[in-house]
Amino acid sequence: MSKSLTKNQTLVLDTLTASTKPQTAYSLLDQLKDHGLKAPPQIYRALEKLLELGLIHKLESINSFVACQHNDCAHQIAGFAICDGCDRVAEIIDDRLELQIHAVAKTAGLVPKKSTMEIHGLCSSCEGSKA
Amino acid sequence: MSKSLTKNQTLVLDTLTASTKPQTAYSLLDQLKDHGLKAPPQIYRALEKLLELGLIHKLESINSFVACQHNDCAHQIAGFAICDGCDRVAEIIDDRLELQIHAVAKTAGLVPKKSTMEIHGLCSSCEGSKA
DNA sequence: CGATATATGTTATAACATAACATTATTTGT
DNA sequence: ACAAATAATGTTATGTTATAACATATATCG
Repeated sequence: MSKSLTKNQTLVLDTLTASTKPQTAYSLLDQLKDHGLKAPPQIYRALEKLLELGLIHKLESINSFVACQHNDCAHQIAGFAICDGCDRVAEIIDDRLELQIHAVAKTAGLVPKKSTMEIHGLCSSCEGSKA
Repeated sequence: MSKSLTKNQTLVLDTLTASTKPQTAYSLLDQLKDHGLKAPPQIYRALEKLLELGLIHKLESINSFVACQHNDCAHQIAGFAICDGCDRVAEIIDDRLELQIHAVAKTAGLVPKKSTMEIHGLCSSCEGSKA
């Protein structure tokens, strides 16, 4: 049986899952004030655990978090396509991406443990509506 | 003739170039106190310009900056192999990486503008000396 | 030279993240 | 069931990263 989440972890995960956009730790805190959460460590600790479990991802380039769009990403390598117009994020799983990361790591003589790939740009909708 | 750098930009770039490790904005500020730099904006503005010129890169996952290890990376796409043991960073330029990024962006319907790929792990030296 | 754009210096503050410690809840072994 | 160990929580304070806003100075270009 899979480990169940605690109250704070559930609150944070549910908020991220319900959101179409990445959220910062402090925006999560604001949204969860009504549920009794009062201080940053309560959020950061839940985020840390959810990251360990592979249920969410951190987008390093925007200090924000998103729910995993797949089942159990714990050990998969994902790429993120981030629209700077509307803030929507697509999580891309692609075998070749994983191969590419290992190739780059090998070139550098590095044993890879964790990686991030974040692509910023404009989605087709936002690209179309540029002044 | 290429645009020449200002005093603050030169100080920051030279410090980064001389360092074997990534530096944070505040560590740069500490090192440049002796040269008259006193406040964060002076560092951040120089960093911003150097990023525009492709002379340095920001490592988003560790909020740090490194000098570009190639000539004029302004429009190239690089991957970074970061050793969590000794903090050394290798900048990898690889045609396939650029192709991969475009492939991932295309899957998401995104017109890519800027991307980061950062791989954390242990270099062969640090991997060898694990307890 | 005078106008425009760029860079600088400075103060203050915003935004992101963790240290440290006390307490409570859950799990585990016997 | 009980005590010990582990994990989660609540709370206060502080550390770290980054930018806003405004005044001044320097460079660029007609």
